[in-house]
Amino acid sequence: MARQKEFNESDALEQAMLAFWQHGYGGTEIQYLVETTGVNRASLYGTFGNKQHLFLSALRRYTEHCVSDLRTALESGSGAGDGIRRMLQHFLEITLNSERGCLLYNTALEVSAHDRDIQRAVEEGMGQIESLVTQWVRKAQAAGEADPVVDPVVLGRTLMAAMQGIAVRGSGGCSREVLESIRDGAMLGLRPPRAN
Amino acid sequence: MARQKEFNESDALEQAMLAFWQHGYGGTEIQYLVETTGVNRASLYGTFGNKQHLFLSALRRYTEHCVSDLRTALESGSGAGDGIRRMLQHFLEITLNSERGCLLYNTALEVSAHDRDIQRAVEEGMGQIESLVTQWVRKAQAAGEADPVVDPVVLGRTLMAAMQGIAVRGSGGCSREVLESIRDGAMLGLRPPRAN
DNA sequence: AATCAATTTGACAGACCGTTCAAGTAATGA
DNA sequence: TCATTACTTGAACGGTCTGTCAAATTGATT
Repeated sequence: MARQKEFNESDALEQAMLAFWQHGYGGTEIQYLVETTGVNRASLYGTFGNKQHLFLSALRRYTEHCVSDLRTALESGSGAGDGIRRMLQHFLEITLNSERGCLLYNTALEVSAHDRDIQRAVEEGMGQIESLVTQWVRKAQAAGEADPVVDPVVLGRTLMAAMQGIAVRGSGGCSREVLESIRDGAMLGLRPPRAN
Repeated sequence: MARQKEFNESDALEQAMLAFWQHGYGGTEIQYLVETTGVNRASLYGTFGNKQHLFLSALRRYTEHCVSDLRTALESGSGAGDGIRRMLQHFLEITLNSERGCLLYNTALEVSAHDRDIQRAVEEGMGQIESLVTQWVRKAQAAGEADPVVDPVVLGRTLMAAMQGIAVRGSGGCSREVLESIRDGAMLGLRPPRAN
């Protein structure tokens, strides 16, 4: 064997992920990544390939975090329905406080249309979130907290649309009230047709 | 007076709008605008200022088209509820066929976070769409086609979230079925709690 | 016809960005 | 101890992008 890396590859990827999250793909310069990761330019290339490759790795890392965060929020509720509400609330707060929305959604609109590889990674991430949310919709249906007649996948995708709406409107710089409306509307959409 | 312009300012703006719509703000090079509009570089700058300024004009032009298109779709329905469904369907088809979604939503996620002026224009456009959609929600409520108890603004924003979800998922490269789910989920969310 | 003002034109400046390279350095195994 | 191998470093390259400029062109007005 030979000399070993002086930097932690995982830590560097984490920093890169945060950078892409904050500034987007096109808006993140390699020089900025060099500075925030503390890893030299050529080492970055040697380890992660090129910018697109590094971004793909960062996007996958983000997806892990995202799914994990959403699951934590879902599990924090007193029931499945409450968990879903908390997930929306969590996403709302993230959007308002960080002003950087969701890397998956940002990427979908920024680069997905012009890069097939990235598009695939985005769709893969979306699928993971969809599975998670749909799982909780089924729980809510079983608990009588969501319309049991409707296809849970439809409800799951609609909840995701609410989060995407929160991300888009939030990036547009709207008020908290707008985002809360979307949250409330999504929860209303879940409810059984005869309850309430 | 002196020499007059050889190009139609409005036509050039229209072409620029299409270019930005297709390739995004960062992805649209001035050189490309020169080629598609047929207007020389310096004339472009002389007429529209700089890239950001031209983009703002294009974005406002887009907003006009967008609001007009959505209103046409809304009015094409047999009733307010049907109109809303047609609007969602129209947006869904645009997304699937053109693969360029909505310039307002794209812009919100691509540049709004890093440019206050553009952010303002985006929020302005969003507000216009919101007013239009909310207006139709009120009609649907009056016609018994939407839950009359819920704040129409909440329902309007939720419908917009559905369109934003369609745009985001669509850009991610999902199947038609996913988008139809979002459409259906949004229509379900409208319905009165005791109907159906 | 001569004058004047605005537009058009092609070229260019200045900056930036992703990527590569050659030279130096350090850790491993013989 | 020495050779090997991989990592680090800083500089530099090629390309591209936005924005500008001076000269040429054009058409309305005097």
